[in-house]
Amino acid sequence: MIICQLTCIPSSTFSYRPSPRRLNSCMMVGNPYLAHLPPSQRGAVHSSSSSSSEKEPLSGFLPRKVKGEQVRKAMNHQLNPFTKQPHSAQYRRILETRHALPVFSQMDDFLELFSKNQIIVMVGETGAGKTTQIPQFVTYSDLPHTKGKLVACTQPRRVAAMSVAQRVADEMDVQLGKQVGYSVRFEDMTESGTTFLKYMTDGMLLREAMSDTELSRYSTIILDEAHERTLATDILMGLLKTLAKRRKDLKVIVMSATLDAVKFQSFLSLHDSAAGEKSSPAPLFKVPGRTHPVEVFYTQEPEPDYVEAAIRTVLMIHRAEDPGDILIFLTGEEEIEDVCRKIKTDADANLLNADPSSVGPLVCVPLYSSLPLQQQQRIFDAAPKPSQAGYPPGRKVVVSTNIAETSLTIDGIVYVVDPGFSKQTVYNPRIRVESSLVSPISKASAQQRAGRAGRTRPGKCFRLYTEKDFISELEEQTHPEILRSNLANAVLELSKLGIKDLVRFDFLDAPAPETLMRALELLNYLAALNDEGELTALGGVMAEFPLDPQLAKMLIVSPDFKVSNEILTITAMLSIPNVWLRAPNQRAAADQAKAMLTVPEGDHLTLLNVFNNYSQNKDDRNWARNNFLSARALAEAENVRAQLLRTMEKYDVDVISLEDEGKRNIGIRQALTCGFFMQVAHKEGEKGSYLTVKDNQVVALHPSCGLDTQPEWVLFNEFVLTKRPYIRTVTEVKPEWLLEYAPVYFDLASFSGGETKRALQRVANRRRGTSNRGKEPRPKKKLKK
DNA sequence: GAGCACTGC
Repeated sequence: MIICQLTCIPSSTFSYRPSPRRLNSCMMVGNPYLAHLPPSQRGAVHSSSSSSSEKEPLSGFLPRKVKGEQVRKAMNHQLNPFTKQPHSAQYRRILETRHALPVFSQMDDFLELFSKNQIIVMVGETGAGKTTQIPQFVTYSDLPHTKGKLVACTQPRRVAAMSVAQRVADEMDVQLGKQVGYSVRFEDMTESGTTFLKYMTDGMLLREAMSDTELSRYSTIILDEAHERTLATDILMGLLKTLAKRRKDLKVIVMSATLDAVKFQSFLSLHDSAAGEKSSPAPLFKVPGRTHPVEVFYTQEPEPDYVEAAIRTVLMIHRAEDPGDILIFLTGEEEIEDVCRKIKTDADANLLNADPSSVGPLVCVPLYSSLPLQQQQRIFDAAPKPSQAGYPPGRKVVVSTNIAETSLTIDGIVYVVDPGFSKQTVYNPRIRVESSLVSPISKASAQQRAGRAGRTRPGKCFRLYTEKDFISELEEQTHPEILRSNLANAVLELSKLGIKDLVRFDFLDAPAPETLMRALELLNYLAALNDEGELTALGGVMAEFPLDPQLAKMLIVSPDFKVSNEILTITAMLSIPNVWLRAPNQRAAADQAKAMLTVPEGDHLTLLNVFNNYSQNKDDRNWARNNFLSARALAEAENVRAQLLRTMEKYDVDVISLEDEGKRNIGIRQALTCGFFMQVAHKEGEKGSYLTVKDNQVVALHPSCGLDTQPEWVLFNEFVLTKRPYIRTVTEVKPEWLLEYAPVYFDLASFSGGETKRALQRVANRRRGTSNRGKEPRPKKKLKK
């Protein structure tokens, strides 16, 4: 029994207590939260007569010198200072609940710090209200609308940017998209000249920086959730540090949830230590969180099989613990579906059948990103009812990937089971391969998972590892993305941002030199950077596309082959998650449907065929489902395609097509070669094994590959390292094209010996005999759309 | 003969 092996470590880090200084007994009101506030604030909420008589709610406000007292008065004014309309009843109701937020009682301190400093680091645990309140405080002090500027607040995820913007619009009593808006990919909910508080994804702000490196539209920029260390936030932090030195009028706030604040503080020190100035860290503003305490348990011994241990723990909780839902963290789809099945069987067999009067029913819900949205929604269903009146209530068990750690919040979770693993991307710059590996999580991640148990009431977290391992084996923080990924895209973006010397760019964590070198090398081969590492005209246009450099290159050169209309579709299809559905009980039918859409010359052509068929069958709502395709992914491909088309039009990349199918397919494969010549494999021997060019990795065609033969030369979109190394999404190419379209990369002098080199040599020799026949330009034809 | 941790532009 696992319960005997657990050690109890009560956690005190999650509860919020107001500081004694702020407790004042003189005025009790109905709302118990108000007792936490200083009298000035409580007074402001309930007596509006003095301030309402003034006509102008913001009279006497000096930008960036505003005091808390003034803001509270304005918030309580009869008129909304930004719309000049009377505040609604809803506004007043929300305002009252805002007073309960820990951050609200620290408004005075925050505004003072904001007035005095250009850069602030802010730490607040979950539930402090920093994401909704701090940008509003900033707005009241900075008054961006009076100077035609904006306050921006970045988020790592679209949904967060959109939902927080809606909430803040409600809190400020304005219509979403007017004074308060958001900007995410495919959707700009702002109004030029009206919006002054904008929530946006970090990637979106980075894109804006590429066209305006001064970010001159913004008076204050807030980077929220900085502890997540997304690639975009990391790059922005480096940019803003430099920019703040040039733009003294720009204020920067970096907000983070965990205690890596010291790192941000010293990074964002404004003084120039190189100039001999004494460096002093950026000031820290700290807000306590407001979640419930979570008791943490560890196992006494390491668990040899975490999947089995997780199932055992869930059944133990179900038997022995009070009502409340359970959240288990596992690493992937297969594991999750497997565990769901096993829990269901065990629970039915051992618990319910044995004694339905002592143990309630149990329902198991899987959760991962590729699950159709409708099935994802099941995590919000209520727990099952007792099997009959008077019997114990049922319990819901959510079995989830990391998606429940940050992206999705499930209320009602009281128990968390944490085996301590997740799948993480690891980048190997030597062979330019990103792969997904099951790895131990970090302490920060473990804490985040535990916190998921304390959102609605005190909870418990069962860690399926020892406390000793937690302390000594787990890393403090998850390695930031910038240290784990292929940086080709980031390097192109930085070049576009005017960063010439990447090695000396001020990164919070500098990437491995080899990763940077690999990125520079790739961009140089693609002719996005010249031999001096400077951005070329082509590279400048490539950076404008929200695509990996290979895809951008292929798209931009595709008009030369008269197939840009098709390449546009293929690019969109390669930018979205897998479209093929293959439910375990319908594999045969799914494979059959796929075979109907397969083009034997290559998987890229199959993707094109899928999208074209989808477009032609738009009036049939069941088309995607009937063909075992993801309607969500196809709709996204349509969105991406439309966005790319707009960018093509903006930069005069013609959209053209060839009528003859045979010529068209050859043109498509040639254009593919121009982008992906570095991802080519050559067949070695007869057993269907391939060797990647230059990297010399032995790979096999992925079983999902639709080629009907095993061509000598193939180009692949993806190298996946699972049970074996596979290449996925594969199309046949001709070796002549490699020599013609990528002569630098396929310079035979740069090859070590081997069958690949000999094969290329034969082709080169053959070509030499015929190469004096020049290429004739073909007339351009514009597609009418 | 096998997947797809998760974001983002």
